[in-house]
Amino acid sequence: MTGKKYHHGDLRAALLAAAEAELAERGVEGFSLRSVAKRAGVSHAAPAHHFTDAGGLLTALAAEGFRRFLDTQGAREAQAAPDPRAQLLAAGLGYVDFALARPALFRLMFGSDRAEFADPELSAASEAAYFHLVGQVRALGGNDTDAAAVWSVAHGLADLMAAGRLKPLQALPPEARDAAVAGILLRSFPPKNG
Amino acid sequence: MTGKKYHHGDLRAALLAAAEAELAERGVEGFSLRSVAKRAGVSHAAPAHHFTDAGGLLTALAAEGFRRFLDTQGAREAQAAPDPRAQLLAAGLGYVDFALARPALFRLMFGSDRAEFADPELSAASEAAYFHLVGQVRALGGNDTDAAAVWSVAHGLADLMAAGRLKPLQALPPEARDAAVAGILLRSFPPKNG
DNA sequence: AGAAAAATCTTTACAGCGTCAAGATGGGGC
DNA sequence: GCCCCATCTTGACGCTGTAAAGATTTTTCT
Repeated sequence: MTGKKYHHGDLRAALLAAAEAELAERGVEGFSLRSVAKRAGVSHAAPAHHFTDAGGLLTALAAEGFRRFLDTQGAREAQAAPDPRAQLLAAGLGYVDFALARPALFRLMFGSDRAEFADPELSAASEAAYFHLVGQVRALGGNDTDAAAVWSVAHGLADLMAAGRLKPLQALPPEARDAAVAGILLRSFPPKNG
Repeated sequence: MTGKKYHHGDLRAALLAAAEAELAERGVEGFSLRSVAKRAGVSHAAPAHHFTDAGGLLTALAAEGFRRFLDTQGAREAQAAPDPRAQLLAAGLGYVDFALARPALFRLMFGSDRAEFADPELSAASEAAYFHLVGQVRALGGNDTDAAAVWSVAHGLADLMAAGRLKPLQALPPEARDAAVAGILLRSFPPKNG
């Protein structure tokens, strides 16, 4: 019975999908709620019944983004050696992967005020991503400063590359690019203790 | 004398100042051209005669931002030792200083599509900041990868702190904060070649 | 079953936005 | 002194988000 339920079907999911497409095409700053409604084939006021307002929709989308963010890191981690160092490195590469694959969503999650981080769902998703990083750093014997260092390089690389400001790095073929990014990430890892 | 003149006198400068205040108060995403005009005490269509549209005003503001960005770094550099290593470290600290002092302007410069980087003035100002960094890295014997590494940490630290996501770091007293940031920055410096 | 209630979506309306076009104003060149 | 033109204002257009009220469908209750 999960097929065509009410007038539209599962409008909430359809709106989220439409919103993601809108975001990818027009960016955070060009995002329009009415345009999203049009994409989903409903009236412009329909979204208000599933998300209170535009901010609510973007908040839900950001939460979904953080969950996929962890998935992207997980994909890299699954291909890496099981030792803590290789796993943290994989997470860093996944961080960059995500930013390059979904730059607008990345910007919504990290460089926008439109998503409401006080929302429990978004807060939980965001913190899950943070705790994942901290756990990995701890497994390497690192402290809070180490976590800040690793997060900062990964985030800086991702943000600059998503904005297209590290062209020399992005011009490299995939494997060479990964190697260069890995080398940069490793500089900020907690120092090897004996 | 300077009361109500039909010809404002220096409206262009007044609009830039008003736009900066608007940006600081409402952020890039809440920025309104009509509100800026109101701040400057002028009709809503007046800005169009000095800047073609909202993007033009934000572009000019971003260019001004990059010049002040270099000034902020210069202030740190002037207080640092003259050796290349201390100078690059000072530039990194200045990078963070700027982001914390003017988070909305920082976001306009690095995390927005509203400023038009094809504009010659903005392009020149932006490249000047970039070349400053590259020059400092070269003076340390570093290459392009080293420049990307240093830029990434500095930018990551600045962006995350401006967004308030590195609270443990920002909670520290100023000197301790500087020391922690400096320690993180140094990890990505070009390796000392004996 | 039928009626009442709840959930979902549409329609209508309003204020604010950016921008274009046309009118008002005053300073500078002749 | 006169005219021109840069400067600024007024008015209008289509877009935006959101609130309120009506329409339609589903669920629940008896």
